[in-house]
Amino acid sequence: MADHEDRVADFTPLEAGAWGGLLGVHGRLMRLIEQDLAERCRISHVEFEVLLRLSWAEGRRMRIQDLAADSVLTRSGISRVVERLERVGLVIRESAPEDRRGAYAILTDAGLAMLRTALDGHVVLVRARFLDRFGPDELEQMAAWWRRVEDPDDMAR
Amino acid sequence: MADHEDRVADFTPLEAGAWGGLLGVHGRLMRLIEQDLAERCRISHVEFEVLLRLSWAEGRRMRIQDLAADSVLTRSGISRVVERLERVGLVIRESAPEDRRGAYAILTDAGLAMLRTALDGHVVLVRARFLDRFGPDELEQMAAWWRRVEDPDDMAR
DNA sequence: GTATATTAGGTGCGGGCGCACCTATCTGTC
DNA sequence: GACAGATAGGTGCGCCCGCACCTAATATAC
Repeated sequence: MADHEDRVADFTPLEAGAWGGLLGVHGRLMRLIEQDLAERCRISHVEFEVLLRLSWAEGRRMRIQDLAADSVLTRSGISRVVERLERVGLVIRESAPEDRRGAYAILTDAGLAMLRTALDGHVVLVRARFLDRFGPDELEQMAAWWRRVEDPDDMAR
Repeated sequence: MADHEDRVADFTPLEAGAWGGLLGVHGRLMRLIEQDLAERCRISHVEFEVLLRLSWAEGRRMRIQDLAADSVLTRSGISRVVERLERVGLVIRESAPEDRRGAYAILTDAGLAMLRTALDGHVVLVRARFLDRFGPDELEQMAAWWRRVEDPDDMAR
């Protein structure tokens, strides 16, 4: 005996639905996204994200450390991503004049063109598989929830 | 010239808040979770998940393919996870009598004990960093949203 | 000034995992 | 029965990335 009642502490069904659902949705979407970007553009999602953030930046350039902050990768990971992107001509590296330890990653015209192609299909995919399932009010609600998670002080509802 | 207006097609701010927030929250939480499980139990999150699902299963055993389905890993990945868990005595492998191609991964008593330790702290962490920021009604709403994403036919609100 | 601590970026090493492929087995057709 | 195709699980190869560490440069203390 002592075979049943071997249960372990666990999430409640409510918690499991919310947390497990997040994990599941993220996993499935990321798999689709990686596959899509690889097929259409031969780049990974982290590479895509670096290109995108460079396109947003003033002068289409960012310091490596700033790319690493708020990325899923560490500085060493970003360093290698930039190296790969440079090898195929989508970005170039330039030493920073104001701090000669540092370096900029700069989006090339080829990189911008590639990003446009990548982003077009990417937006279609993410909308079809995720965003279009929600109304504007719901998207706003969701964004507010994420902000609540990010900011520990924002516990007030 | 032709320097500005080099913008690319992109998500709306509303969409970026919802989709980017999901990516950010997932990334940050996963980093914390991986770190926590590694420090306290020397296991990764995928290893933890395999132990957890085995503990749920009838007879604390599952086929490798069933573990792979609804996992973030492929069959080969699961195969290696089970190999690692077997090497440290948390699971054992057993050939399936009803289909001699197949194999079961079976949670050992040591595996169950480890899972209890891992899960206790894990639940505390996920609640503190995520679940406790929402009320029961909100958790229910969130779970419903994830179901809506998973099921393409469930587009009706 | 010099000495020390900190920081930016890069790299050798090791581990994890997907892809393609292998073997063994099961299933279906004849 | 024989045989083709599908399926379960495992594995060699290659890629990716975190960790620890390195070098060069900057910031701080004295």
